[in-house]
Amino acid sequence: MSVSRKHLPAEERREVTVETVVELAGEQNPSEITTAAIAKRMGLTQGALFRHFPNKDAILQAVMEWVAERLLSRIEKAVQAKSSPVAALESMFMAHVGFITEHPGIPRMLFGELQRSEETAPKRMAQTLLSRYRERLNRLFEQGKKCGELDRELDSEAAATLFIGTIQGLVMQSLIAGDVNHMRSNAPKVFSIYQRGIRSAL
Amino acid sequence: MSVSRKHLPAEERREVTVETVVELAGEQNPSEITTAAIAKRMGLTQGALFRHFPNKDAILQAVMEWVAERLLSRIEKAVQAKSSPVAALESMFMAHVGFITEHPGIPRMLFGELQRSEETAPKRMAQTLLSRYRERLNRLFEQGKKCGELDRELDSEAAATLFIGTIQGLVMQSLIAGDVNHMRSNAPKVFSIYQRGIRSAL
DNA sequence: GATAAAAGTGAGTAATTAATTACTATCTTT
DNA sequence: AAAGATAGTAATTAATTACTCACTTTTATC
Repeated sequence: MSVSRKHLPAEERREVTVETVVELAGEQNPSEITTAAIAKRMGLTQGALFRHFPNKDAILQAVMEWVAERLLSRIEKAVQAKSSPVAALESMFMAHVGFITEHPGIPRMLFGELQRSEETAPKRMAQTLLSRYRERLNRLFEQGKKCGELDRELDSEAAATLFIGTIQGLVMQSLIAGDVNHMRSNAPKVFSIYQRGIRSAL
Repeated sequence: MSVSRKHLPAEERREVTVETVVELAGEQNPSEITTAAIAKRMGLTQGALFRHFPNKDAILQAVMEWVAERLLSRIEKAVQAKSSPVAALESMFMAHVGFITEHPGIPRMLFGELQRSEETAPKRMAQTLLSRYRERLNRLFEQGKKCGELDRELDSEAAATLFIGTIQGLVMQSLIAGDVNHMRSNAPKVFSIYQRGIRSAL
């Protein structure tokens, strides 16, 4: 068990830190995650964290980078090998939902960062992630319109907002139910309504 | 100017406090609103707040009650006098968006409260609000199905989740843009996609 | 196996926070 | 105008927070 060793090389320690924060965010209000709580979960003293990160925001930024990398590569994989744009959208949707089910703290952290009034590094990272996400969606919408699968009159921006909101709605619902798995079973039903809204009328 | 008087009767002072918190939540991260900041904005000392509220959570609870009352009565008014269920849904949607545009801090506070791990009074209040909101939606969905305006196969729960998520998506978008008015102009476009998703195929 | 670099410890610090309290100012009622 | 009630002040408190640093332990290199 290399993870529970006391002394870890800096790179590994940073990796473990990020994973710990993601884990904690799934259990409690992200804005209440203290450096002490992170250290405790890692079996480390609080001061040790600051050997590897200059400050707390740097930790959060690393988390957002971790999220961006993983989420984007995951949806990219989901989209590939799907010939039809609508099938790709559905696959992307389910991949996103799957990702969130595994890491329920992530949408909370993202939303929390976006809310901050100061222009922090993690906030910018969150904005970038969402902008790249929307870009990917837009590509699929345009493809779908071209091949006639999607309504030609569809407003891509609105469709992207709705796509993301759909997931956000599921998150909110699971937050109320206090049950993450609730999301998995409801996702297909919600997506089917969404898909009906953007498809071309045949 | 009765509001800026120094001494206010308790009831009025509580009212002003709630409005001040709603105002502040529109300008900064709700979780960073301190009792000192509230008092300062009111032209009051921090300690004075605790003459009218036993603790900070009581303030937040009062805010959530204020929100529940206003929002629910507003959507009720919007729904009434609309004969068609779909027209009522649209009116409800726009009323909600209008409410949020006037008080952009509210969806942030709501989401923030829902995230808290402890079962606090304001959190319960937020849950109740959402549950009543969904109930109202469900009534409209059932009406719509009966009169044939909505798809008979429509999953009401999923449709409610999507309705709320649609608004949440708009909020998120306006959070990124840093511009609340952006929401008003995009709302109809987003709703039109939603509506297409739930309508019966004619 | 000595040694230097890296990683972790533990006891601090200063700043911020919600809440308390002894006192004062202002209203209301008679 | 006196007196009781209500509302606000200003200073203080205990707890919590991110962050620092002198020192110790572990790991890697020769």
